[in-house]
Amino acid sequence: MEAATKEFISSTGYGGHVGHGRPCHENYLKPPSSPLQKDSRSCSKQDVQLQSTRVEMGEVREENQRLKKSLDRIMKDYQNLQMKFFDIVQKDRIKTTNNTNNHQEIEESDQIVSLCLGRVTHDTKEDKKTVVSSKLKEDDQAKETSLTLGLDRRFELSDQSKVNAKSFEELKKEARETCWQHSKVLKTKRSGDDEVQQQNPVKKARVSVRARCNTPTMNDGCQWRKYGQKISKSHPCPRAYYRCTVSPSCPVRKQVQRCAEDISILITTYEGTHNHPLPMLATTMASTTSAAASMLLSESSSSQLPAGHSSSVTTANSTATANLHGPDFYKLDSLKSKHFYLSKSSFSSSVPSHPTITLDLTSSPSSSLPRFNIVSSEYRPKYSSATLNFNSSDSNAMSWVNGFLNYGRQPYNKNQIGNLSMGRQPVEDNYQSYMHKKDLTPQHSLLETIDTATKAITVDQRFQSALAIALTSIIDAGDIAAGGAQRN
DNA sequence: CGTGTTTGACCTGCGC
DNA sequence: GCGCAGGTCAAACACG
Repeated sequence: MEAATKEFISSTGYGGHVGHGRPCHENYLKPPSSPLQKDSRSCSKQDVQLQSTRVEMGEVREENQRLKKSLDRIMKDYQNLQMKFFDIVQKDRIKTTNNTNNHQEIEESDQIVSLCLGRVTHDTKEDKKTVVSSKLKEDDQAKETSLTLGLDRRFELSDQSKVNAKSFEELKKEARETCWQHSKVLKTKRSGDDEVQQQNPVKKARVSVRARCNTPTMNDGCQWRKYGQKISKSHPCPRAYYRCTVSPSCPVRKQVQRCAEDISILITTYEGTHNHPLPMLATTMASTTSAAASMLLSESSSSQLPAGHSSSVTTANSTATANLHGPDFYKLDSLKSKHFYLSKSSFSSSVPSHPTITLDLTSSPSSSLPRFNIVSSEYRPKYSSATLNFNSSDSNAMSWVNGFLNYGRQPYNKNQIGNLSMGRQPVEDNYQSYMHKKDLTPQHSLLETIDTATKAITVDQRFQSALAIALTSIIDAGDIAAGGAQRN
């Protein structure tokens, strides 16, 4: 059957590129011309039906292949992002400890927010004390583990921290003190799940997503159950609390609240790590938020700003000329009418108990330029508060969008920064450049390193791939799934 | 009847 | 110690 279908597809010129090329239906619809075919005219109707069915099967098969390729790309994106994150963290730690004798900074360099980029191993015993090199090995092992969404904050014992055992002990003490409310949750009726407790021994980092959404919640691919709602005096809009219902023991929660300044902006904050496989939509979302968090938190772990202060860095044109290739960008047509602008995170300040990364996908009423913004907002002095502004500006703005939208339709433009191929070297060069620039003094390095980090991210097609998929998911699905998401 | 939402009560942490 | 705010629980309710 399959061979027959292949033969038919080949004979009709219908092989490959289903959905891209124009199928040659005319061929098999033509009346038979040979004498033998005339003899079998009585069966022509059945033949046509059979052939039509075979064509449909071929289409389905092609579609399946495309989906498989798309999935492979996403998984490669995830793995590359995770590899880069660990590379950056490792190098950053070394340089930080080399550049400073400050005890606190050494402590901070050891405190790493470990990002579960859509996957996590279930070997929770190794979570707390692992070195980066061993984590790289775990990456390979993680290929056979389940998908998760969220951030894990893990404390790792580096060589430097081994030397400075005192700081590490203080670190662990702080970890116990900042143990987030899972411990409280675990005291309740969900507390029977020891596995959850072991998996989440410390306070979770949060990833907050700001997006314009006219629906009560964004459809992020997960199933959520609302378990509470609060109205605070300082905020006119109520805050809704959701927990993941995909798995009964899943500790992941999210908070949904409208922005005080603009109620059309929906702020969704995720915390925790899924302990179950995720739908593709949620996986891409996890990749995006985690990638953003990884860059920013690796920055904040080595740089400091006073609490409550934030800085904004704009990298003009860095995105405009970046190569923005990634899978499924054809879906981003909806972005043509969307813009992205920088806005101050308001929700993060209302939930100040956790280090929070804000992915700002909102659009500025005062600017028509598309921007990607990632806002890191943390409350503690040891976490810097900074803004990464993925800003395309000036005349390059629309070319930036076009570069986004035309992925898969246009050949690689060599004039663009970055690379289309999956070869590592150009991207590695960007990161090497980024790491070079990170070799700065702590006093002035924050803005500049964030700037360079922004550039590093913006030229990294894998990060953009994940970002684009998540954006598409949010924008497309959010409008559709108002009732469904609310019912979740 | 099962599932999800609503909403007041309750718990906990933190600042004064 | 007290008050406030964030977060959660759980009974009542709504809906398909």
